Amino acid sequence: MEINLQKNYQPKDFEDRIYRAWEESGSFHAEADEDKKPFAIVMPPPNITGQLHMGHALDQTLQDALTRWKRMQGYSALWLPGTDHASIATELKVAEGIMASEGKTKEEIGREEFLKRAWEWKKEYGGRISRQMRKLGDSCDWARERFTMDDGCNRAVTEHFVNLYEKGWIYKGNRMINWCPSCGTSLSDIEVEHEDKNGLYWYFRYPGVDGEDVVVATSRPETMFADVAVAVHPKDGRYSGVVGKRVRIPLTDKEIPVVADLYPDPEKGTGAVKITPAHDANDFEVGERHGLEKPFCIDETGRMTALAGKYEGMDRMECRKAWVKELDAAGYLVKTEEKVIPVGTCYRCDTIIEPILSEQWFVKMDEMAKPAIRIAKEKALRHVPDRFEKTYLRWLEEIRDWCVSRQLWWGHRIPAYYCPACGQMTVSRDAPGFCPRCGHTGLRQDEDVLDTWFSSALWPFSTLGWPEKTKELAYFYPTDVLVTGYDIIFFWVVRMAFSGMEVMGDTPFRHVLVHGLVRDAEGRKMSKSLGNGIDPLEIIDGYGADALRFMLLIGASAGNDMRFQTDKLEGARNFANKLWNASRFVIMNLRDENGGFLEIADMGEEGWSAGNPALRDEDNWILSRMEDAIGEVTRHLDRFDLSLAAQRVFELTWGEFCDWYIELVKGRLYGEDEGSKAVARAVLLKTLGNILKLLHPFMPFITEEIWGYLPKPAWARQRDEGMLISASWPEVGADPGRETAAKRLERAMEAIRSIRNIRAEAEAAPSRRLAAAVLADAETAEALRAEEAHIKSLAGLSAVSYVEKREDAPAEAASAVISGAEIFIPLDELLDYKAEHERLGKEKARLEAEIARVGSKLENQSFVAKAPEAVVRAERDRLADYKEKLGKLAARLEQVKNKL
RNA sequence: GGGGGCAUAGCUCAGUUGGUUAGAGCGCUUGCUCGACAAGCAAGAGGUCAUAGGUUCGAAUCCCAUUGUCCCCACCA
Repeated sequence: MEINLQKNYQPKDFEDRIYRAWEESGSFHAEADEDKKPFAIVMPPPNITGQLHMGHALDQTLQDALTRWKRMQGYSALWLPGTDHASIATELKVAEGIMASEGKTKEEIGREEFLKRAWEWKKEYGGRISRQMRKLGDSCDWARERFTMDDGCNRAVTEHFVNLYEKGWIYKGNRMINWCPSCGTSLSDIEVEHEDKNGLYWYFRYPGVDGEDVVVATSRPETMFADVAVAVHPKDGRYSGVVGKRVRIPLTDKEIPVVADLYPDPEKGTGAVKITPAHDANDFEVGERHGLEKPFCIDETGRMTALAGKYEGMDRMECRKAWVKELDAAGYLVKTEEKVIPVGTCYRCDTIIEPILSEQWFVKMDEMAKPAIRIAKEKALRHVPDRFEKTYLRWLEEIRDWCVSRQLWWGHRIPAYYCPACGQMTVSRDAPGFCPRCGHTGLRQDEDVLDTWFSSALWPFSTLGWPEKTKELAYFYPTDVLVTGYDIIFFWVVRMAFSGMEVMGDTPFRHVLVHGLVRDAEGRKMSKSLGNGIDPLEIIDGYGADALRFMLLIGASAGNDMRFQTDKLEGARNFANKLWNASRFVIMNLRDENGGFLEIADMGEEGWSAGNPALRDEDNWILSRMEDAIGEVTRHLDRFDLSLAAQRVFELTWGEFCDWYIELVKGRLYGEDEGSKAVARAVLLKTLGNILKLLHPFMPFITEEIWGYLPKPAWARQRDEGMLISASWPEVGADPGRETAAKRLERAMEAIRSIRNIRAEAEAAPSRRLAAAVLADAETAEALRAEEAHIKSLAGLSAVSYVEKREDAPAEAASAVISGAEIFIPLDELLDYKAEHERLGKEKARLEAEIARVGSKLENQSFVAKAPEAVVRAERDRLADYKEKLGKLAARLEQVKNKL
């Protein structure tokens, strides 16, 4: 193999190539394999009209990391991708496109033609987002890619709809719904966003017909034409005289009754409320109670109806202005008041929603919500973090019937058919050829389509084959984890939960991993209107997919928002570069000049145990760090703490492997002892191999690329001989036998750090080799002697000597105290006793403070009695260590003082 | 009107079931062309963990209150 590793991490050199290799190898594909345990994630399907944004990047990176990890653990790991038809969003986009190119409205084009265009649109753009996912490195099973309007999903939707209808849980009814005049469709309650706007209250006098005038307040004067009553509270004394009398709608000849109802709050406004049943949910109920008419004055396009007389056809907001002006001129406007008014707006187009009375399809929710509540309470469905369970439950507990019909064309058409002759409605899986009641043919299908979320609610099982009884469904359902943002819990998670329970009788997923939003550097939400969005593809282009992924993973703690900052990204990129170069170092040291492999010790099964005498202290140390990291990373992943897992590998890679092990092992690699070199190579390879494995779920490209350059050692398991994506997840536990060796090395590290510190403080010329004298107890002396070569090379010493007594140590020297030893460095003319005195004094003060703290703790009898033994012992050891250090420090300080 | 999050180093944030000398990255200071890496190496400065109580042998961590801040839900004219 040609080895020509670039000096720097250059992701463009390999990302596309690696992805192709994965895809061609079939590694992404998961079967219902009875020899393996199943693991499944269904991907929240992005909109076909959409583009990959940072939210997707985070969402998908989390899913991909989990999938890759489980795949390596030997599960049949399925990550099922797909896209959503996004009824409203797509319809708006397609209509916009047609208008832009042909200047026609969708009505002018007609339903058939419009749908043809929409499918063309889907064909053109539907693939875009999946191409973008490949750039991110998503290891999803493309062979199982689905679309919410493909044949299988269509069948699932129809089947489910008909089942619910037959059960009586879907009904058609004339009720108050949210209407978006701009989109021209009804919306469900959660598709309405609530915001407070500064607005006006107008107080109007309704002249009495057979009694007194009544003043009412309203924020929507244009609805006045559809008033059918004025309501007052029965106990409101101010109005006791007018109840039962009539008033007239100003400037009209319409007379309406004053009714007594519990709805009006005497504290608010004037205590009298105008009642407009067709345009307000509360008023609707008042109207029902009093058997009132429900006339409309605003139509579905937001214009005034004939009821508004000369304002007919005028936009509702225009009418409001003109009507108020007219009323004012006529003396009916009593006063106006500035007030904050809560208004509902459309989540897609931001238009103010009109509550109107309309005949729509509804799903009855009370019974269906119950099992969904139960699974959360019984923990068959767990939220991570668990606080989101509250959000989930509260919504289900307050759930109201779900308006599922939309006056749109792009979507699943409601399977209800009407007889043109007798009007009979038939709900059926297939279009009936004739009316079951009168036998007439030519039945017309309902014009409306279903809410997008009706089909996505079925996603966890429709994608696995339902309503067919497929082996995939039996094997992968319930899925393991659903990954999504907290903003989607109401829209989607809840609906999948109750639908899953209704259809499958089991939770659709055992865990919901909830993440937050990716915000911009200032903490603002990324949005089109602010123009502060960051395109993941540009970032991948500039920094690499792995850098982006790692940055997202390490920066996102579960459920919390994160900020997207360039310096974080650079940090992740730098980490990739660090890994790249450490790997380059390893590879360079594994190969000879001809590109062949040098001898790597065959450690076999037993060779890795601490008992193998061929292993040096630094080998045991890095192996123990590696074993610790394997345990911790796995534990964090088990708990869905991806961020902590990533941090631990980061530390292993950079802080332990690069900063220490590579430096410690260089002496051996450049030395003459071939046997020792072969062992060093083995440890390098073993450790790097495991680092790549631990890192692969987070940074799949670079780890796979490096993996390809590594020789497959004799100890490799069969699975590890192919690509990293399907290699085995490391499982080694800690080897307690390494402790002694690791302790010796750590003692040496402490010495190295102290000496480096002295050097830096004294500004000793770095190139200058220094001699050190050590005054140590027997055990420490042994440890330091064993590690002397490392201490010399890493701390830049020419010689280390050992002395028995303080008096034998060089007098003219800087010194440092470590556990069990004192180190003296003669610095000649560079020695500054004043600085030395200050440095040691500071250290002494710190130790004294610690001794006081630990001492008082140990003097506390209840601490000693009640705290766990291990904690007490640790404190005692610490105290002894501090006291020993303090003793030396005090003695040394005395010496230094005399030099001043 | 309900519900929830957050408050830890100059900045952005970790801190897993209460026991560390409270951490990281960036920034800052100082010194480094030592045969993987200046996208780097080494040394260092920097925090009374928002405030006030409580529980406990022991609190950044658990409880209560307060302040600030952000978000979600809600049919109030």
